Amino acid sequence: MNNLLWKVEALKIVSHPVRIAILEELSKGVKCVSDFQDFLDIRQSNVSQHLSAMRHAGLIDYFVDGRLRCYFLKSPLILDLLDIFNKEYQCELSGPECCPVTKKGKYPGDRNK
Amino acid sequence: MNNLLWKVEALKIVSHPVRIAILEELSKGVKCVSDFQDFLDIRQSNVSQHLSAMRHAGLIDYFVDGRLRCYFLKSPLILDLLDIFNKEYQCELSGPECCPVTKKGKYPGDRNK
DNA sequence: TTCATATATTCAAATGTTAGAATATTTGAA
DNA sequence: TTCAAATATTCTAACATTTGAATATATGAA
Repeated sequence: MNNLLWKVEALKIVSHPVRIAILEELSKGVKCVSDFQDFLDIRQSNVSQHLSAMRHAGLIDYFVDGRLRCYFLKSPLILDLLDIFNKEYQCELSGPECCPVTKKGKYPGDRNK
Repeated sequence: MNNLLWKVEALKIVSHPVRIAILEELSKGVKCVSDFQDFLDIRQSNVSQHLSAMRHAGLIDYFVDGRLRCYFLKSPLILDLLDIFNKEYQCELSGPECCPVTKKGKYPGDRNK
């Protein structure tokens, strides 16, 4: 659960507006498939496809309740990802100091961007 | 810089093992292109392609120093993402309570997974 | 038992991503 | 001025993702 490739895979799955919306909803509580259709403007089969992909990636899971499938968040990684989506990023990182040392050597030349 | 789609785009770009490796290195300091080739087993043109993609997404930038391009991290979002990659995720999230309420109603039926 | 509801699966077309090969550009040094 | 080093760009084949359409499955109710 902690190797790099697993996380890359998780990120890739999450990198989709619809799936972010689904996960955001799930972070508020359990939802069944048709609940999502209320606020996602996509077909039912597509909702299922997205849910299925995220479930196979281990990000979410469901339990069966009557004819409903009640989905819930499973991976704690998702909460940290959603934090990023809810965070305000104001400014850029400060650039490097003048004349940084790279493997190739130190370059005192002009720092002309 | 804070809308959903921009972040989705950033995530998508980052969801690649090589790019994660590049960003991880950049988080330690400025690097020029050939520095990356020392630990990435891919061709030079491909390194450039990855760097270019991340630069166009606003994640990194460079300054010119002689014939080198010294790359550095630009988006603070990357630091938070790298934190996720360096964090240990042990257990799964606790499942939902019994009989959750979804839009469709409350289902007291068996919770058979 | 049939039926409708809730959801999943399969298929295929459209579209996007990846990485190698070849080539171009830029710059400092000789 | 040429040359080599450092890096970027373009093109393209292979591959992956996305979504709609159609269809399948499972379950509770009548």
